[in-house]
Amino acid sequence: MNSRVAELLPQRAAKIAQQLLDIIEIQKLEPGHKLPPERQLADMLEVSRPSLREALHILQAQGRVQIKHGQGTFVQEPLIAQELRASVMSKTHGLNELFNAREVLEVPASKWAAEKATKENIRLLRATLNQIDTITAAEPIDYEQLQTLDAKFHLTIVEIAGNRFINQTLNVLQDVMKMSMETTLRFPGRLKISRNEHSAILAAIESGDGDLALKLTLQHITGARAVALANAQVKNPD
Amino acid sequence: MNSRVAELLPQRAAKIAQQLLDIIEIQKLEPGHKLPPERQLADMLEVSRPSLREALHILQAQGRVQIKHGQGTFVQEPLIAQELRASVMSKTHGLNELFNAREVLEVPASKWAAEKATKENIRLLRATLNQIDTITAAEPIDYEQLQTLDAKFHLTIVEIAGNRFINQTLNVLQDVMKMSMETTLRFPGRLKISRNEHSAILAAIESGDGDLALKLTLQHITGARAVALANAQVKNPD
DNA sequence: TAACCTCCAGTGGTAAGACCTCTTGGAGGA
DNA sequence: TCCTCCAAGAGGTCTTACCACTGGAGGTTA
Repeated sequence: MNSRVAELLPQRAAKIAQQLLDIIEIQKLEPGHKLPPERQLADMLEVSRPSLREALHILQAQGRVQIKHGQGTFVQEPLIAQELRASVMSKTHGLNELFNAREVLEVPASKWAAEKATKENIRLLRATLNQIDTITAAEPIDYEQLQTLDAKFHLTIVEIAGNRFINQTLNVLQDVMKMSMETTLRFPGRLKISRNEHSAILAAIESGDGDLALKLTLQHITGARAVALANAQVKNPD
Repeated sequence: MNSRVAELLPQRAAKIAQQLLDIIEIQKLEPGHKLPPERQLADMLEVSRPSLREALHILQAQGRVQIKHGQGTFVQEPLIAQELRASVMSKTHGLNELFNAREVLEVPASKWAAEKATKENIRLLRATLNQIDTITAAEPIDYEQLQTLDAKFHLTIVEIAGNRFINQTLNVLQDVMKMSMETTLRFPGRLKISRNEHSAILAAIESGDGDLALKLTLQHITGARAVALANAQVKNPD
């Protein structure tokens, strides 16, 4: 439980939740294991049942336990951290919302970048693509680093565009997307397509062709959106 | 709040949390606004205080409220907007940058709004225009209030568009513009033109004509930009 | 008169106990 | 053997009481 989240949680319950996690870890309780009843746990830990219950709700929100009415509380296999973050974020922003925002901001910015990029800007963009290639050639692929570099490529374009407000907005948006979804580069074939599209965007910017940069950026984001949405449906088939 | 997340949160508290969010939204409670005391909120919503408290804890974990022991519970700006605001406020921005950002965000949003506006949305927009007319007819004109209502009109359109990220971004952008420049409505003839353009935009949205709404919004912002820039040159003749 | 201290009211924080709802298993009857 | 009913156990919610924190008002002292 990291310190920022802990600040946002009720102190008493957060402390009890940690105690419960310690018990699960020390006793090596497997997923599926049924914890003692709430009343008994509250006695054991010498806390009130409402406080114990709130701690269990925190653990449930973290995917560490599953509470079943009439049955009991069961240890659960921890969700992947990213899945958990995605489920928390999705209540505030849907993927389509984020991609729509990305589109309206990044597509015009790529046009402006094409109109004003310097040799130094192009060199920087190319260096970032080379870094992406280096990471891609490694085995196993460090997808987190890849996601960071991918964002860096796009944010560098936006920086070249020269609109500070949009730049700041897209920095925040990339953070939100990073929290909301796994990088689409994980999915079969996406890495190669993305690389080709990045190169084409860079070439358009280098040649000062704003309309082409715009079109290619839109195409790139549309592709990423399709993959992200397809993946989201696989994970949550309703 | 999608179904997967709902499973991770206690049902009762999650429902109450949503009710609280609805209240915050419907009453347009600003960040910093102090909510009624827990006991009063519990009475209002006809729930027990422990359930109400747990709902508030959920909202606090989401960053939507801040609970201060001994003081009360305060509405908080969504974390994304906080982050964006902090980032944006650390720099100054040129008028062209701000208007460019406004254009890329508001113009597509007006199209989306036209595609999904309800009768209630139209009623709200019309009410805002009526308020603008009331303020305009008074002597002397309260330009500060006029600026607020003008922003409200535009932000309501963006809200109808339904993209929360863009909505939060434009809320921050309007604040920045308010700090950066006087309302263009002060300038001779601008008030009448603006009013006509607002009415036309509302009519386009009401008739569901996204392309027209888009075109009129762009025209409106372009006009405001021209006035703002002309005024800036008068003020700063560099 | 200004600064400091104490007390009180309002607000959130926690607990105990009661009651409600759901689930499961066992007993009894057909 | 199958079905129904009931009781026990488990989670879910509420009511009431008490504790801890904060800020403001009033009183006292220098």
